[in-house]
Amino acid sequence: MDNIRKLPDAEFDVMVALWDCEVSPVNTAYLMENVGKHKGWKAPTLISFLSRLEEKGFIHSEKKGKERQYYADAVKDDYIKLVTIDFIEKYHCGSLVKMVDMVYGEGSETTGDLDEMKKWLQKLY
Amino acid sequence: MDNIRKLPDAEFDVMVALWDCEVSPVNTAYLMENVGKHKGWKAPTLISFLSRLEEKGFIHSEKKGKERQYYADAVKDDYIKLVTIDFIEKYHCGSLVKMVDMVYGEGSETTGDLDEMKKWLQKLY
DNA sequence: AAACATATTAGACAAGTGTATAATATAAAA
DNA sequence: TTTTATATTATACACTTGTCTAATATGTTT
Repeated sequence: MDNIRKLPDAEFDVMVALWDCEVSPVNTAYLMENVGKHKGWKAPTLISFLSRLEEKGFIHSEKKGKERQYYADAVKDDYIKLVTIDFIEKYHCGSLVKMVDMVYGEGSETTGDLDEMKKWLQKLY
Repeated sequence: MDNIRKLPDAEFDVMVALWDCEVSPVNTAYLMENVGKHKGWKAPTLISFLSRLEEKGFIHSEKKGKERQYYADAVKDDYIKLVTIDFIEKYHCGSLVKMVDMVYGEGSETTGDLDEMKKWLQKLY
């Protein structure tokens, strides 16, 4: 459980659905409504991802009647933070500034976010 | 060439080696020195990645004698920028601020980078 | 209890990724 | 021109990921 693997896209999508619902546990029907349908998955496809997530230790489940209930174990922010730090390391030599500079520096149209960023920094100091 | 796929790790590592060397073209021997050896690859492994990169349109090559010379076609900054924007979209709702906040906000030890960030912002405005 | 509806499981399969062995070219040496 | 080195090619194979069909289990209606 120490080595938090990076999840493949589909499994991540399922996690997000699990993380973002207020209730817990949830059943397959709920998850079908919230991701499966959206993605065009058949039920077994969803369940397949859920099984893999369970094997990887991201969730656990309990059988209740003929249904199964799922509980998220991994913590969203922890996961995202990890993935983000890895990303910055891999693509921007671990430097946040390098990254921001590349995406929002000079000839970028997307300057809107920078005002917010400034505010954010000022609040912090 | 319109749909710039995200490269798998190993292929990305090869691209980095190609991008970061001043010379062009380079041969397999050079790349073995600079990534292959480091990663513990056998030559055919490296060449395999190179072939796949060529198929994907990231590089091209020419046979010269019994060797092959490789040229990077994709542009590093373009690629990284794309990947980065995708990343922020996927993990931080497209918001740079959200991302920075998650990684460097509040209870984070890693505040060093933020001074730099501030400087960077001031230079920009 | 039989029949029905439906959720889950088991298993399968193609494509992508990491990696290598054996076979084949081809330049250089003898 | 044979032999020798060595780079490249052709394959191959195991694992992961996305996805599903067919089989099975279980609750609900008759």
